[in-house]
Amino acid sequence: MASSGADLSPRAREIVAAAGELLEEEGAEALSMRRLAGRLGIRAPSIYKHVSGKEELEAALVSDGFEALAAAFEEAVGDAADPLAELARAYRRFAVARPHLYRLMTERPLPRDLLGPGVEARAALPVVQAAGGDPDRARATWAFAHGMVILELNGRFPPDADLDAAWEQGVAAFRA
Amino acid sequence: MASSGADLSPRAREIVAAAGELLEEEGAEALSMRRLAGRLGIRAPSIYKHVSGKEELEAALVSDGFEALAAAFEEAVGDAADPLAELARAYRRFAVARPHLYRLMTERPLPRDLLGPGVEARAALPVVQAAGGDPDRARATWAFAHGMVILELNGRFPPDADLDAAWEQGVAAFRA
DNA sequence: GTCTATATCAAGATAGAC
DNA sequence: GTCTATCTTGATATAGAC
Repeated sequence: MASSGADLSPRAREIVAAAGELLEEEGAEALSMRRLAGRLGIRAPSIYKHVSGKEELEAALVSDGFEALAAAFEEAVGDAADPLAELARAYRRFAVARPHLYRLMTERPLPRDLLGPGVEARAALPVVQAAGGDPDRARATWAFAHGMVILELNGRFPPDADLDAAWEQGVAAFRA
Repeated sequence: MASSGADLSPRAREIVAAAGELLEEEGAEALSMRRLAGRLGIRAPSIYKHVSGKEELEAALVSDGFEALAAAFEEAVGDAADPLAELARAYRRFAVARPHLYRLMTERPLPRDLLGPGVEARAALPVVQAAGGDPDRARATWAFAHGMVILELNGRFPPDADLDAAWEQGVAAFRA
């Protein structure tokens, strides 16, 4: 059995928490064992006594990220009149608030065996429901939202682009 | 005036060509001045006599990429009955054929002053036309396509996902 | 047009003492 | 639980000789 985010020692959880702050404040390249140790007031090799390596560290961050996203989705949907629009808003808000965590969650294959059980499915559920239960439609909707978010984070839209308007066009297309 | 891909010396163009092969065969991390020199049978410092640095090198690759994508779009559209579907197919084909170049073209802000004049607009034009001339709708459509492509390249869809079906759902949504 | 030598920096990780 | 010392690897880039 692989460790799954929840079963870390208290000291390891402190380290993961510090890693999350470092990641968001200074970006992914800054998330090195050395820098992380510096933030904790210890030396890099000491980290390995609590966490197996960088992979486990990042998997814990991703797992926590899915839980946060799922919670945001569940709150956004509530009894909304237009669930799809609310989910889109919540998704964009999550990504813009934690851009580096968002990248970590989407830019490589998920280390599914290192995540807390069910976190991926829990985050996906509201989207599938908003897509009328059709998983293909749900994936297309997710792709649109991810594309909008990541192109915005990457600074790839032209400077004069009206992103709110583009979001509306996409949400309208997938709602119809 | 910044150099714009076309105005490189012959030797510099050879270097850019080798960089393109290296990029696609071994990935973005493999595209280092050392590795590139190795492929050319010279030493890394010699490259700097022909190209100002890595930034100019990558900008030349991106500029060439836009020209190739624009050409693929123009051929795909032709007199197609369903231009949007054909553009989507061409886009995915381009990205899957040259995944590392595609990443280079989308994962950071465009170095617009280092690109050949008009290459970005030329590639965008067929998409805007297929979106009925609405730039917001065109951006939403692009975001969907980019999301599909990059999530596929990143290995982020679940193993059992039917990507062809998801593409169809998205194209249908934006065609309506 | 290419070379050697070098500067500078940073990464992940391990061994073994305390 | 943390330390020092170290290994191994790699990056971009410059100076100056040939």
